Formats: sequence, C-alpha cells, structure tokens
Amino acid sequence: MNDTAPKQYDFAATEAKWREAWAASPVFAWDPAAPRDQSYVIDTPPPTVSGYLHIGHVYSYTQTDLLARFQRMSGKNVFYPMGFDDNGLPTERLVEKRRNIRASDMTREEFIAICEAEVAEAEEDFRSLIRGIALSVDWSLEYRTISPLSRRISQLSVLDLFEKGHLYRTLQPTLWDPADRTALAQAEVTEKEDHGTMWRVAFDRAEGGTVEIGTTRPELMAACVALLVHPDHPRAGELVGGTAVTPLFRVEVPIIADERVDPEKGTGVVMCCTFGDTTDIEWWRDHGLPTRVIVTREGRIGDLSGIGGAGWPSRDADSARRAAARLEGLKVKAAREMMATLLAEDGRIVASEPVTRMVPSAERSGAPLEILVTPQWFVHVLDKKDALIAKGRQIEWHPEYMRQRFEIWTENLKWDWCISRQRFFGVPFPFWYSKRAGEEGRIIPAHPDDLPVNPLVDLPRGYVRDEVEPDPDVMDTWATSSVSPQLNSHGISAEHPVDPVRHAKLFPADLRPQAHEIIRTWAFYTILKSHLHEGKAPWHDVAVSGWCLAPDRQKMSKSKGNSIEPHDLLEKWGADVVRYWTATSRLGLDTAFSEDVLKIGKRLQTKLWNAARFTMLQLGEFGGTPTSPAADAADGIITEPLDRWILSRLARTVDTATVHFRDFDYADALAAVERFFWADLCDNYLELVKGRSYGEVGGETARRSACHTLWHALETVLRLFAPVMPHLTEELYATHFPGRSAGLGSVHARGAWPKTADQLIDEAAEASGAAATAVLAAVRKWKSERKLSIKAPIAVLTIGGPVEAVEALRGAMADLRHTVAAAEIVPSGGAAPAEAIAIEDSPLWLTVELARTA
RNA sequence: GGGCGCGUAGCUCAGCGGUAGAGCACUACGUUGACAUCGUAGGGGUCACAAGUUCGAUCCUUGUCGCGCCCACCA
Repeated sequence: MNDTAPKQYDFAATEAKWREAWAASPVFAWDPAAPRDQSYVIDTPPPTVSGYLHIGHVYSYTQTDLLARFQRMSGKNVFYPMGFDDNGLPTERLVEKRRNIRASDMTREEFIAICEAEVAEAEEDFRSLIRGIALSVDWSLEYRTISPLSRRISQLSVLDLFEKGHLYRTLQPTLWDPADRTALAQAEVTEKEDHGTMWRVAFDRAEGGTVEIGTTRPELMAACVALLVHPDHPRAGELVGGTAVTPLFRVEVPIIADERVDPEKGTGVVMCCTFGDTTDIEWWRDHGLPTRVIVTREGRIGDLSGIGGAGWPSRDADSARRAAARLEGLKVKAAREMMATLLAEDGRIVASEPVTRMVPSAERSGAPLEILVTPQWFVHVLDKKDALIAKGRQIEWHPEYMRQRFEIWTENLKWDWCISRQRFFGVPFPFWYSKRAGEEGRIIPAHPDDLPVNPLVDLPRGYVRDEVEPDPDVMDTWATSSVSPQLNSHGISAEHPVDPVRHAKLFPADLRPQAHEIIRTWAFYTILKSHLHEGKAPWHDVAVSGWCLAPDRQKMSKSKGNSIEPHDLLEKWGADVVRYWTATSRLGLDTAFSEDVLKIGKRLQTKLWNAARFTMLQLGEFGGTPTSPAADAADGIITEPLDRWILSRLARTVDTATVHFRDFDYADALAAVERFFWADLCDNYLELVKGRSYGEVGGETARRSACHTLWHALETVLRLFAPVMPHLTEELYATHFPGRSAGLGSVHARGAWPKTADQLIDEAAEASGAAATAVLAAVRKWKSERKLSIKAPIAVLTIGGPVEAVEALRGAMADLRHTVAAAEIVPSGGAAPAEAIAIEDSPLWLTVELARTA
C-alpha cells in the first residue's frame, strides 16, 4: 500500500507519463491469434486529410474510444486501427490552398510528390491529437488509403465490381465541377442559395407568332434543343407539334408536350438545353433530342462554330455567328449577362424579375455544377435500392433514427455512382483501352496479381505500349474509403482474397463509428460495396456521433470565431477531463460546448484522487490479500452490514454500467458510476466506516471487514472509471494496487472490467445501509438547521419505528453512533413522541438529545 | 414542399402516464481525522403553445410556433 501519493494531482505530468508508457506497451494491441468470436472489430473513420483538427474530432473519436475500452476491458480482443484518408480531391484542395499552387500547372508526378509531403505533415498533427486524447488504438494497424496495399485493395474492389457486372464505363451526361474540373457523384452535390434573374424570352414560331419561355440560364440558349409545355397549358393545342426558332442563333427546335413541365412556373413553357439540369436529361433522353453541349470542362462557353452546319442548321447563320463571337470563351456567369444584353438588343426580353433559388453546387469547391457529357466509370446503384435498404436493416443503428437518413438517401438516388475523377492524387483505375487492330476500345483490366498498377506507367500483360491507351482517371476518394473494412481485413471477395485468414477474422466488422453528415457517403458506399462484393452488411452496429456546437449553439467555425482549438482545450483541462465532457453526451446528439461540464469533470478528477488517498490512509498498514467481494464474503471476511451494503450497491452499479455500455450508452454508464462514487461511497460509506477502519469502533474482525471493503470499493471504482479517465485511473491503480495492476498489465487491459460474478449482492444489507444513510442524513439536516457543527456531540439519539426497520439498523449502530458523534443510540419500539423527527423515504423517526458542552 | 431530431430551473442536460430531477451557477449555515474543498438547507420551472385521449399528461395523439439537420426536378 502506498499512502504517500502527492496531495494534489498533476494531470499534465501524469498524462504525459502514461502516454509514453502506453506507446511502449502491448496493452492496446490486437491479437491476431485470438479467435473471431472473442474479437471486437472497429472500422475507425480515417480522418480526411483535408484541413484542420477541430473539436469535433475530439468529440466523436473519444466517444468511440469509450466503447472500444469497454469492449477490451470486457475481455474482447479489440481491433482498433487508425487510418488516414489521404488521397483524393479533398487533399488536393488542401495542398493547392496551403502551397498556393494549381495541380493543372505542373506534371502529375510533381503534384503527387507535393501531396505526399503535405499529407505526411498533416497526418502527424492528427497522430499527436489522437495520442493527446488517449485513443486506445493499436498503432501497428495504422493504414493510409493511398498506401500500396490500400491501392491494391481498392483496385481489386473495382476489378471485382467490373467482373461481376456492377461497374460500367459510359459516355453520358454527368455532374461536373468546373472549378475542380472533374466529374462528381450525387453525394458531393450541395444546394446553395443563389440570387439570379428570371427572364421571359420570346421565341419566334415557324408557324408564325411567338412563344414566351422563362429561364434563369439564357447563356444556354445555343444548347436549346426543344421547348416543352404541359399538355394542359392553355396554348398547348396551338403550340405542341409546332416549331420554335431560338433567338439570335435562329435554330429550329420542336415544341413538345410533357407532364413534367410545371404550368405555374415561369411562363409554363420551358426550354430544354443540353444540359441545364437533371430534368433536361430526362427530356433529352425520353424525346430523343439531339446533344448540343456548349459548356466546356472549364465552365466556359465553348466553340459554337457548329451552328449553321449540317448537323445543326440555322435559319440565319450570320446572326448565329455574331452572337457566338460575343459568347465564346466567356465563363458561364459572364455569358449569362452577355446573353441577356444580346437578347435585350434583339428585343427578345419580355420581362425579367429577380429570383432566389437553390442551385446545385459542388460540396468542395462551391462552384455551381454543370452537366457535361464525358466518359466516366459508374457503379450500378439505381437497380439495387431495395437490396441496400434491406442490408441497412440488418445493421443496428445507434441511435436508431439515423437509419432513416440512410433509407431516405437511398430511395432518392437519381444517378448511378460516378466513381471516376479527372484528378491526380488518388488511386488509378486498373484499366487500359486496346488500340490493337480488331479490338479497338476493348477494356483491358489489369491482372489481379499485378496490383497495384498505374496504367500510365505499367502495361497489361501481353500488350506493348503502343497497343494500349491508359485510363487517365483516379477514383473518387469515397471509392477507396468505402472499402475501409476491407483495407483492414485485407480481402475483397471470395474471388479476390488477399489474406483470407485475416479477412475472415475481421470482416464483417462489429462497429462503424461515424458522423451523421456522411451517412449518405461513407456509410452508404461502404454498405454498397460490401453488398456487391460479398452480399454482406459490412458491420453489425453503426454508432453515429453528433456535433459539438459552439456555446451559442451555432456550428463552430473559424470564420465565425467561435471555434475552440483542441490543443488549447487539452492543455487547459487535460485529456481525462475533456474525455469526461464528451462522455456525458449521448450518441447522435449535438452538444453545445460547455465549460461547466468540464468543471464537473475536473471536480470528479480531484475527488477521485482524494478519495483514493483517503482510502489508502484508512487502510494504513493493512496487509490483507483481498480477492473479490463475493469470495471475501464467502470466506467470512466481509462481516459488517454496512460493508455488505456498499459492496451490494457496488455490485448493482457494476451491473448497470455494464448493461449501459453494452447498449452504447456510455453516458448512462458514467452517470451510474458517478452516482455510486459520489453519493454512496464518498458522502456516506467513507464517513460511516472511518471509526472502524481506524480501529476505534469494533474489533479486529470488524476492522478487517472494513479494510477489505474499502479495498474492493476503490479498486472496482477505478476500473469503472477507467474508460472515461484513463490516465488518472491508471495512475491510481498502478500506485495503490500494484499487485493487481502488474497482474493485469494495466487497468485498461483485456478483461479488466469488473465481473458481475465477483460481486456481492445482499438485499438485507442494502436495507440496513438505506436505513443508516437515511438516519445519517436526518441527523446532518437536524444539526444543519440548528447551525451546529456536524461534529456537535449528541448525548442520546433515539431511533424508532416499525420493528423490522429498527432491526435492520442493528448491525450498523456502532458505525452510525461514531459518525453522528452520539454517545448513545437507543432503539425504540414505542410510539413516536411529539418531538420526533420523521425521516425522509423511511418509516423511521428519531429524537436527538444534544450533549451538554462546556 | 416532405421527413427527422430538438424545445424541461439562469446554464449544460436527465427523466417520462400518477403531486417535476441532477450538476453547475446563486443564497444561507456548518467545516468533521481525504477533498485549491466538502456537507446540509434554500430560492428558482404554467416541462414551447393549443386541442384531444385518459380518473390523471411534461410524458400518448393531432395541430401550431421556434431552432437545427436531412431530403426534394432548382425552367
């Protein structure tokens, strides 16, 4: 026993000490030899190396760590890796911003080299933060989505999808980000409010007269391929089947009836351009309209010289050329203004009014999207919605309502998943296109054994350089991160094993922790890939964390100036207190940052430190060798009712905490442990047992019972708090329970969680304890109301009430007498006298006769 | 426009068909052998609003309002 612990807890020094110790210890290591049913596999979110560390990382990663630590302490062989999602567009954007460069201004190799360097630096920041908050990850499992193995597995994934017919390459209208100059998937689209103008433009009709359309994008006029009108439009009969002539370009376009036109909007007549929005695609496809794309990959109006040519006839080629000359090369937005001017000059603008609407924009760059026709790789998803929703239902979502986000997103999908990106820092597609005579254009997949390949450098088996055209694209970053379970398990499918033994042990995983805003991306794509590769759900549970909001409940952001730097937070409070704060908020719920909660954590830390010191003080030279509460009780060591009471309360706390943790309710688990520690143990038991532990009340047997109980109570409480406050509990455990600590290796070790079977339940003793604490509280209150010291001596304390209630107190009388400073306690079987004080939540009453003091 | 979540003491949050809870903050008193404290007591809430179901609603139903998020074909 060691009672020479410093009076105050130095969190900074202690946390630093254990950080180092854990780094060198195997306590968090996954054991590859252990059987699957003993393992708990976590599909850790690999943070996107796209920016800065924020408090949200601390918040959500810590919550996962609580669950990981519980599982490990419960005996599971926890697979808890850390990964970095370092490839892809997000990283490229970070690099371009930090280095003030453009990927397009240099060779691909140069740019990738810069990315690698920048990423290494950003990852080190993450590692430092993750160590700082004491995530119990096994660093030997660290992975990066750009590593050779990850590239190999990502390419295997694509190859497997290709072979199974889930992947196709096609030239079709696709969402396009003109700022980053790449195709995008639906999940990367966000709506942005835009203030624009609705113009009413008059088209001439071939049949004579005019027809007015409404548009917010006149710059697409040259791409107009039809006018559409609702069949119930008042002029439908007159217009449908006729021909309109576009202003300026003087191109004839058909007027078509279609139910999808909203008669209430604009003029009730709309122009279909290739392509202004997704409805245009439907009209274009359904009515077999020509393709006249005029916007370039850079978001400018391209070459319009085709107008007036054979495939694109114009009634007035000169007029078309004059308009084209003013427009070509302009960015879309400038072209819009120019077109408005040209139309006005031509007397075509009937009216214009300002409108505010939501425009689909790229999530990353913020640029309004275009729809271009480019060759891209797609994964079939639209025909698998039902199967995916069914897969989602095999997974338990925490909280349950988050499942809906997945289902709503899945149901509303409009596009297959475009996974090719015209970017650089990513995983290339393992494909070439044949130029060999007789098979021109044939897709040549890489041989699986050759992966990873870079088709720009490598060649497919049996071909020479001149015979192939390499696929130049890289994969969407989600196409690689969506196989994060497989990046860890080292396998994709039965057809493409990498390490079948490991894969069988790690896939499917047990837990996917993640934030709610990426349900539509990361969760969705991961479920999709697992389904397509092996027909399985990728995990058993999904734990969705909420956000950390600023104290004003606004979203934290640098620009608003209301954000809190993780490093400042850790420096001020220490990791354990920060972890306490995150442990008090539940999964899925957004939480306002609150210093008050940190203060409570700080107070708990201090209290735990002092309670441990005090317990050790009481144990003094205690040389016993406690085993477990249950065993010590069976051996006749735990004899006193109050000892049996606190151990019974402890047993119930262990049970409650265990149940809550299993149910992902770490916050409720913590609350139960706190309640026990603060109220039962500190406020009551430690006070009640003082006399006995000092040898002033009862004999040697009673003292021994107290010492064993104190020992068990503290030892168990430390283990219960261990997931939340790892440094403090490790320090106290190692200091005060060196034997146990050495035996386990750490308070955090596999199997260190208290076992229900080791606990002692004694209902009779619980009744005694409840009665004793009720009396204690009543006497405290009585003294407090009289402004007396708690220590004020009592001559006679009379306790009466029903026989069983008084009887329940019997074994606790000596402890109670000492604690309330009473010379004598008299049990009474009689009726309560007039001056008797009722005791709350108890049938007992009492009377107090104060000692005469000099 | 649809959906989901939230709206409980000044603050952060529990609770949930039967006379409202915790911690923080505030006030008063006490400070006892661990406690840069701790303990006891106190003030403070028409549980967003309205209607309904019920013997009884903060809790169930419906509607309204506010906040946030997700989704939506945005001409």
